[in-house]
Amino acid sequence: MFEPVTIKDIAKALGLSTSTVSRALRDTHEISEATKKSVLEYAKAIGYQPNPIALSLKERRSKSIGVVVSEVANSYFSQAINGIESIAYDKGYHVIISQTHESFEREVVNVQHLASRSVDGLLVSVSSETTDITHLSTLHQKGLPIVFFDRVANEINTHKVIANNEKGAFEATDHLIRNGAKRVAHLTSSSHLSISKERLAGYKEALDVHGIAIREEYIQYCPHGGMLYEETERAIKALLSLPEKPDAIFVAGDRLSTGCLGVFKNLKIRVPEDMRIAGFSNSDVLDLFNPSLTSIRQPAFEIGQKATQMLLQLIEAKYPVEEFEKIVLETDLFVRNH
Amino acid sequence: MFEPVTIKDIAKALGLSTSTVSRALRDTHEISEATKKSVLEYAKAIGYQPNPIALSLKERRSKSIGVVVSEVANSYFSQAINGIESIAYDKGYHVIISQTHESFEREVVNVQHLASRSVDGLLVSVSSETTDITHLSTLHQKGLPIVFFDRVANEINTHKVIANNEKGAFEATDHLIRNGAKRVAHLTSSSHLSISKERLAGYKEALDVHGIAIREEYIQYCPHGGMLYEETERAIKALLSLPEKPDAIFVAGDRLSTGCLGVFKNLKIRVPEDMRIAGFSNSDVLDLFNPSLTSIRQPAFEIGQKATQMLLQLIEAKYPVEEFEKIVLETDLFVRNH
DNA sequence: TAAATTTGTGCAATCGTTCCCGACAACGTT
DNA sequence: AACGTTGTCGGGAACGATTGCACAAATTTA
Repeated sequence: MFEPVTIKDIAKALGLSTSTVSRALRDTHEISEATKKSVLEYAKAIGYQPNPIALSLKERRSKSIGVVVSEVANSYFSQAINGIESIAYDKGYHVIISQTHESFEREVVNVQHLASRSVDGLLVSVSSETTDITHLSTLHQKGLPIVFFDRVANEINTHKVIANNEKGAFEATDHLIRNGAKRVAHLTSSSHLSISKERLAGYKEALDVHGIAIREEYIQYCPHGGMLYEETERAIKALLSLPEKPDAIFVAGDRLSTGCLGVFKNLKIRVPEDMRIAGFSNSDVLDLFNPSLTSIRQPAFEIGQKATQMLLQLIEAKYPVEEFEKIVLETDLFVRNH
Repeated sequence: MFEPVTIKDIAKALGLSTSTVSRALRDTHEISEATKKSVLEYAKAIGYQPNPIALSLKERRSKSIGVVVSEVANSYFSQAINGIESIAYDKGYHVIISQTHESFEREVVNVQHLASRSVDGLLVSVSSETTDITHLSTLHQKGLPIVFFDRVANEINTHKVIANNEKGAFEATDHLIRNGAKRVAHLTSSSHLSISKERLAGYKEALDVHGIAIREEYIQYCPHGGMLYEETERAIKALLSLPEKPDAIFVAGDRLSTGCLGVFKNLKIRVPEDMRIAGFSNSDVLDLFNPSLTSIRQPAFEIGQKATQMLLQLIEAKYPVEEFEKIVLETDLFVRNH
């Protein structure tokens, strides 16, 4: 079943050799118009499609790129994927998506899997559990092009595309303070993620500018980044039980922001009366939320596009690339209900 | 750059033939323990990985399945994808996801692309624009295993996995009526989608049971299924401008449900005072919505799992399968705020 | 007219792997 | 001693496509 037509079938039917057929299809100069025409016509008639697997084996490349994200059920990543696809399809590349579900183990397995399936390059946003990146650096050393986006591994010298997390965090925290918050807490995910560090830096900078001291007890970590309700609830309860209760929270992640709103709802914490809140989120239904969320939105689509452009540039480079860039795109602040 | 080690390298290093090395790695019986051991040891030492592309060419299969959905940025589909992956990875299959963005043209291109990349089978949920399915039926006739889920094409005789849309729609409409609604409207997407038809049938059945006449003007179609705000707004405004304004709406789709809430918010329509609403949705942040939504939730993860199991069964079948099933899984009604 | 060049085509190798077939020992059996 | 078995292994043909090289025929040039 499912017998695809090959170049051999055409050759046999037309009494030619496979090489002649190949040349006719590839449209090289050293072929007569007559045979070329007959081959092309026959190929079209029987619906010939070149076998990309055979080509991959010969050309030693698969015309496909692998994408490693934590979750497609995440507005930021699904928008980034749309950006990735928009560029990749244009250039004739396939996109293979794999999800880590924030697990280091799955990330390693998926990366190996993609590499062994001979993707020509990798677009990676590391999982929140990832601290050891040897699974990526060994591949990178072997010459596999890798571009990081969003959650980058600065230890690996390659292109990186991120949002201006520090500035976004600064603006959100600054906004909360300007609207009357005196004690701004910070809810973030895994401490070793690049985005966590950058957003923490922006948060601290804003406090600094306003002459507010940084309190370590105001910074709460949720390693699962909002995927576990209990973890988020525990973090918020910890903040609420402090002697000097915070009056605002700056939240560092997409799932964490909605998770936080869920906890607020259950604990009957009103926004902005009891607590102000601003957080990173790329959800497209933010306007429907109650409590409402002042959000920092990343240019996810553009980040995906840019990262893909840079990856394809690496893949198609004639000579090994030595100079790498870190591209930083600006975020947008959407104020709601404060 | 990136020179992978092949079976030939091992053969040369150990002074064996490639066939012997292959046998040692494949662990066939006709090989001595000693050579097998030495080959396996050396292979491990230099990190040999079989080339899956070469294998695909030889075995005429790629150990990968293609998934066609409208959008990954859709709770239902991203949950279904998780279900698909959970089964596929377990059985050693790769999952290649492609999005149609509800465009027929893109669906055709993507399906061709996947087929030419030699996926071993296809999991398909057709786009809302799709009426002509020859791009799928020709492949199916050639012997490519296809399983439909969610939005099925009944013209093609193969396995199908769906939610009990009719019953879910019935329960939602019934719920609205039992809670006092006298004039229940129906907002749905493309009229030719299987899910639209099934849900419409359930809606009509509920009206029927309660002895309420069906009014065609109460049924509004949004071909873009909530992706275009203007379209959704126009449909709702049409309902509101009727002489006998509906007092409840049953909404037939995920994006349409949230789209509808967005319009309500902007038009300051209160729920349930001005209008009751119930709709299909698999969003995991429904509890945060205001206006709130009574939702019908599909077992998306299980649908993905089941569809994948059936597809793999078709792919790995020794003999052509002639008997096909349609599996129907039950939905859940979550009542909110009425 | 013969030699030189151009033009069109086929042969065979290649990519990495598997597997059928044949070779050839070292046995055991008559 | 001759033959059949059994266990190991190598040779080589596939899988589908491309491409350098060789070579014949057609064309141009001397």
